[in-house]
Amino acid sequence: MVTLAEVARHAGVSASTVSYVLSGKRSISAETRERVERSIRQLGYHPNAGARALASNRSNIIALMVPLRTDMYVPVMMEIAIAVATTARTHGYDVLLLTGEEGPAAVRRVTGSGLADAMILMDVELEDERLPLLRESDRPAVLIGLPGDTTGQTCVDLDFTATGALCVEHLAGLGHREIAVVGEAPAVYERHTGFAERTMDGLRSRAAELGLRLLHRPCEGSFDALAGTLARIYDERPGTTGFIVQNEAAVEPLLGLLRQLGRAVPEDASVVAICPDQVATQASVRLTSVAIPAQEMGQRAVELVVAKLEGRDRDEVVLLPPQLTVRSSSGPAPVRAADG
Amino acid sequence: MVTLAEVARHAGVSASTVSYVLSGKRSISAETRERVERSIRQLGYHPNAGARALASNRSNIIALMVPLRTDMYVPVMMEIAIAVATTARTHGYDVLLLTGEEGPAAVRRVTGSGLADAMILMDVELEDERLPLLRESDRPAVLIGLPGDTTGQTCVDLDFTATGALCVEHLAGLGHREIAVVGEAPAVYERHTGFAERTMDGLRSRAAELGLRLLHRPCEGSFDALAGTLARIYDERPGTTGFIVQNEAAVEPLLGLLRQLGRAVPEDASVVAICPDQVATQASVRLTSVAIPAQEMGQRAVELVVAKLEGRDRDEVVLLPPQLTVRSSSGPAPVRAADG
DNA sequence: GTGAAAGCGCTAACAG
DNA sequence: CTGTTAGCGCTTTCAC
Repeated sequence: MVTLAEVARHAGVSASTVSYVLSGKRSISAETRERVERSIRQLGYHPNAGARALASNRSNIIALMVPLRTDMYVPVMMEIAIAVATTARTHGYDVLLLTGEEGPAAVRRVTGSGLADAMILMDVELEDERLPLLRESDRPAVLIGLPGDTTGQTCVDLDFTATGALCVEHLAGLGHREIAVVGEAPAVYERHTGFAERTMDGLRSRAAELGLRLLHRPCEGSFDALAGTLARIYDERPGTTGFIVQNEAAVEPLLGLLRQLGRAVPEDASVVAICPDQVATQASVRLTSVAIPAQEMGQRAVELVVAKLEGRDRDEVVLLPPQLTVRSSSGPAPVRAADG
Repeated sequence: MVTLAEVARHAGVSASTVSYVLSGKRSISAETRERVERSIRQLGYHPNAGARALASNRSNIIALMVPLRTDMYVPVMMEIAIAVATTARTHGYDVLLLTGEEGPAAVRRVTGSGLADAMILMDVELEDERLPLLRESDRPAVLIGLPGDTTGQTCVDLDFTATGALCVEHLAGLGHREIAVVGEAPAVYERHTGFAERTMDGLRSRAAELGLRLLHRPCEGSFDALAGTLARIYDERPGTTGFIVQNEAAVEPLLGLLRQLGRAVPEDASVVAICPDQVATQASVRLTSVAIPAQEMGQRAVELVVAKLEGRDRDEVVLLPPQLTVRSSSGPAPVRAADG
């Protein structure tokens, strides 16, 4: 293994000079720098991560804690994770992957050991057990998702309240008066997941403002479950013409069932989805949708955490504004017989 | 920050004793051990990862390199990654998440710096650029997927050849004579992805042995693309009664289209999928399928890599035997008019 | 602009 | 069964 000392000897300089060439923390004459860099290349030197961490008290590692649960849409988690990893690299950090398995204790282990300089937590719950531990550790952290109490916490998330409102506005603008919301699995609401509730808040308050009727039905992602849910929706509210779906797994079953029922999209029924663009564009009908900006969330999380690591203070809640893209699944509400 | 020295002082023992209590590498009297453990707890001591790595020359980190590409089915990648992370923890290792972004250079960086003790590579290609770098690094590695040349390499993968054969056997056993294979996106075959080709090998050779006609059509996962593909299949081979799908995104579109065409599953057409169980059970028809054992692959990869790290030598190719689960999408071939 | 040298916190001989 | 001690390879004062 090549050490810094060997590089120094080879280049005819001192160890500290090599170190400073590497870190750029003090000025080096062009000539010296060049000699050192050549030696580094010739010897194939790689600074030892452990030694560096010990001496500098920084590991250059950011821990990313992903949920163990699997009832959330997995590709989004993955996309965030990948975005975190690649963005972190551009800032000189590597990413340590922690699963929920170990529980809150992982927070203590990782920060206590100095394994990671900072943490990013995904899938934050309203009363997240990890947050108290985070507070007592001195390491910076960023949450993806919003806890109930955000004081002293830095968070990134899509503005789900605005997202809900936006969906309702779009359908209202097209003349729809009765809207059904096909939601996440019941378990998601039962554990009071923040994003789901915030979406409902946005949905409900804008619907109230605009005088629309809104029916919310949580739903498992299976075809059968959705068949039941849809039947009940049409049973309770036969006049339903607009659907808002917040459940990736339910998208295709919903479209298939509407087809089976002879309801043409968007002529008889409009569908607006809250889902990643990929899902919206690959569905059997290209879906009008509000995108889940997974990449941007991962990227912003890293940028916030790096800012904190570099002392640029930042305790803020970043809510990304929703963007609705009109595609082929939404159109004017059908004219009702009773109308006029 | 609490150090080992402070723990030693607090417990009235030497530093090495504390170290050995932690590592268990030499016997300690019950009384001493207890005293030390109490001090550790009282002081809230966590061994410093950097110092440990430096002194022991082992970071207790396994690097996991996931592909950047996104045309593979993401949930499987995620499931493998999670399985790797949780299994690694049970062996005392953490997992560093590397993306393909950085390219093969990441291998050098991570092994060269001693950041990771070993690597696990996902989505290995037939001529993978990372393999030569792996060979010259002294660190153990395990591949998930098979490269063209496996000599001196430890690999884990589903036995896709056997998987292909198994699918054909199942349909043949039900009396199907003309089978269409709905494959991955064309790009997957164009870059000669190992698993896709091995599946085709198994499919073709068993079909030949059993005297079945086999038609292979690569296909993008979109509804429209599949509509075209399916039309062509029925055009070329009107007698097709069996489908084998190896493309998660194509599953639901295929089922929807068959429905639209008035072909009942499994009465008129049988469908066998090669996909994760979750996809098979959540589809609009519960699919007869060969499972992709994502968890087991991740787990086995970790076990192999840990075995190597502990000196238990193991250069082997582990091919997991496929398992076909019969569900509601496959049945006896319809009786043909021309038959008998 | 460069060097010398003191640790960072831990492990693992070596000694008893 | 326990203690002493010499590093591990790097960063960072301090000194020039």
